[in-house]
This record gives sequence, structure tokens and C-alpha cells, in this order.
Amino acid sequence: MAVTDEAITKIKDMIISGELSAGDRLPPEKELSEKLGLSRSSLREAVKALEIIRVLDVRRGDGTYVTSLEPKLLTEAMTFIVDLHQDETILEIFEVRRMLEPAAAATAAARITPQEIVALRATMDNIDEQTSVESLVQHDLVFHQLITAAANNSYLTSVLDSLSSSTVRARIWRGLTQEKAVDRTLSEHTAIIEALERGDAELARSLVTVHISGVEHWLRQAL
Amino acid sequence: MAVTDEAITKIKDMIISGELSAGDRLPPEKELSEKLGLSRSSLREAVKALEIIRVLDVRRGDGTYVTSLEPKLLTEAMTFIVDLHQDETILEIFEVRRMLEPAAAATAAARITPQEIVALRATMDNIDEQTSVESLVQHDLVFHQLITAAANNSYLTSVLDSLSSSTVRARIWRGLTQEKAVDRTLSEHTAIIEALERGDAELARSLVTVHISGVEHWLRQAL
DNA sequence: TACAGTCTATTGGTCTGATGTTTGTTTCGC
DNA sequence: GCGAAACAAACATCAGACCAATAGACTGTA
Repeated sequence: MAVTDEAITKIKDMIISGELSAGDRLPPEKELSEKLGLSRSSLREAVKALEIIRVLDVRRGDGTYVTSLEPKLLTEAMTFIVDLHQDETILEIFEVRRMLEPAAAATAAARITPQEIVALRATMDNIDEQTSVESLVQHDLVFHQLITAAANNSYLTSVLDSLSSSTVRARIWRGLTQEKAVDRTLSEHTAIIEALERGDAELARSLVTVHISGVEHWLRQAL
Repeated sequence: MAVTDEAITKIKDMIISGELSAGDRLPPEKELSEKLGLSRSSLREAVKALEIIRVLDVRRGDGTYVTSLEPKLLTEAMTFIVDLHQDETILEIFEVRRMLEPAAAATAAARITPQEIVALRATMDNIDEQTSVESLVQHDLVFHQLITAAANNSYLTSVLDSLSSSTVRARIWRGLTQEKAVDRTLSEHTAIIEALERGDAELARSLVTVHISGVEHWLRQAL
């Protein structure tokens, strides 16, 4: 194995073993490179790789730290990857979303707080027939993120956020070509909010399924 | 933005824009570093970062290539990250699995082929009371991977595979402490296979839900 | 004393150039 | 035509130099 990959593995092991914990500062590059037995240049390649997947946080003039390692940080790394995997497999992404979002909504129905309900309703303000397509898409994105967040599961949030980001474009297409997108989106969202507020998990699940399937169905025809 | 991060963005953009496609070879390091306006060392850091998330494939003595970018490649990158996010949030991982695996099984029920059924049955050979815990865990892992694969969705496979890797440890614990693990696992797996064979999506969904929940329930008590 | 500004040691950021190692290709003898 | 040797191309690694940002110590002033 190349020295750089060895260094990546060693640093990873230091974290898994607990020798390094979240928030800990690594030794300076010079020192660490000597300890691991490789040059500073090669070590820097390893650090850069770990930085891009949000395992390390490098602060110039200060030092290099282990990140909080919260599942939330998975999002950025996953999004980066998913961004490169677009178009041809977008239907597969929708299929996964159709599995997760209804389940997330059902879970949220049991856990959602009154404050979160208020926040959900707030996303629907200032949305009407004059709303731009971009705004509508943004509203829809936030709406789904709020529901996911209400399910209170960091991994779920990470996975769904990263899968959703790449579908923004698809939603824009829909907005551009399908009439009454605003009306339909608002009424569907309203129904979902009411189901969540009543704690009706099964209805929330079905409504979200229908909502996602609507976009998916249109996409399937368009492609 | 640092020159290295700029280089990462530029290479990523070259892929998204289509200037570079899957399988394409990048210019030599020296040439590309001049084109992007940075030193070879810094460029190498960028390339290493993209290599670890399986976007680039560096072949010593040959050149650097864009990978196939298949969703499958997402797995390794995600697994790397999930591996570091263990223990404290393992229940959240199980919750996501409990959302996805039953849905995957229901989808598989409609798509599964006779060959895949045979493969599923084969995983149960050579498993009995004398089987080691490690073998049982391995068998269970393969069993679920086969079902996921039968759902025929690369993204689903990627996400589930990476989430499952980190739960292997939990399964081992279960095997070590819970009696009749072999019996129970075999009978549950048998039932799932029969439901899939009959194309009974709803039964498959429920059986998998029960199966996953069993482990999750035990884990919740143990923690 | 408290505060603001300055200075400095530390640490990461970048570059250059040399050398080693691997791989693919070409050449040449048989 | 085939295989081995030589060659060229490309990545792997290193050493050392200098730049730039930051945190923390220091200092002068109110």
C-alpha cells in the first residue's frame, strides 16, 4: 500500500481506537509526518483526503482537528459524490426517496412538536401564483427537510438531504412544464401538515408517498 | 479559497460539464498543474481527495482516470465515513435500515428472478447449530445484500451496504448473547424467501420489518 | 486594572526540483 | 511471430525553502 494510503488508514485507526477523539488536535504536520514515517508532502495528501470527507478540520495557522464526526457531516461528503452521479440514475434516487420520505413522515407524526408544525406552516407563506419557479422549488425542499428533521434521526437526515439535493434540477423541470404546480404543491403540503398535526402516521405516510410519486411519475414520462 | 480546493472544484466541474467523462484519462500531473495554475504538489492533494471518494482512479506508471462513477462506488466512500460514526448513533442507523430494508424486500418481491431465489436459498446451506458466530453474521449480511440487490437499485444498494457494515458488530453481539440465534435466523430467512418467491410484497415487507426489529429491540435493551 | 494594539512563535499553504518506482510501448534478436 | 530487453511516460515520494494566517504573549496607554 502506498505511504499516503497507509497514513490515511493509520489516522482513521487512531480515531476508531479512541487515541484521537472528536475535537482533538493532531500533532503538527512535521511532527506527525515523522511519527508516521513519511514526508510532509505525502502526509498532506492524506490529510486533504480526510478533510474532504469531513473527518478532519484543517485551520491554517492553528492546527488540524478531528471534526465532531456527527452524522450531519456525512451530508456534505455524500452530496459531493451524489452531485457527480446525476441524470442517468435519477429515477433510482427517486425510488429510494419514495421509500424513505414516507417512513420519515410517519415517524415524524409521532415525534413532531408544535413549534415544528408552526415552522412547516411558515414555509407556505408568500407562496402563490406569482411565485417564481425557483422559490417554489426552494420551498418544497425546505418543507421536506423540516419533516425529515422532525423524525429526529441524523443519519436519515443526512441520507435524504444528499439524495434530495441532486433532484432539485428535476423539480425545476417539473415546475417549468407542468401547470398548476403551485396549487397542487400547496394543497398537498397542507394535507401533510394536517396529518402530522393530528399525529396520523399512516395518513402522513400515504400523503407523502403520493406527493413524491407525483414527481416521480412525471419524471418517468419525461425521460 | 485555497488553490487545492479550487483545483478540486475545477476537476469536479470538468466532470459535471462533460468535459471529462467516465473512463477518461486526465492530462499528466505536470501538464494539468500548469493548466490549472498550481504546483504539482498541490494538485496531487486535490487528486488524492478525489481518489478517496472514488471519483478518480490513479494508476501508477499509467495515468489518472475518471472512474465509472457508478452509484456502487458511493458505497466505499460512505462506508469509510460511517465506520467512523459508530456506537453512539447505531440505533439511528438501525432505524433507517428498518425503513429501507422492508421497502427493498417489497420491491424485490416483484422483481426477483428464480436464479436469485436459488442464490438466497444457497446462503442457508451449511448453517446449523455448530456454525460459528462469525459465519452466521456473514450469512445474514449476504442474505440481506442479496435481497437488496434483487430490488435492482444501485443507490439503494449503496446506502444499505454502507449502513449495514457498521452494524456487523452489533450482530455479533447478538449472536454472542442471545440463545437460539441460529434457529430464529434460519426460520425467519426461510419465511422471507418463501414470500419473495410467491411475489407477496406485503408479507415480505412485514417479515423483514419483524426481522430487523428483532435485532433493533435487543440492541435497545442492551444499550 | 482593563483594554487595545503590536509582536512573535507556531502552524498550515505552496512551490521547486530531484530521484525512485511502476507501467506500457517499442525495438531488436531469434 | 514471439519474447526479452531497452526505453519513455507517468505517478510516488522526498527534502528544503519560503509565504501567510492565527493564537497567544507582550506592551503601552487610559
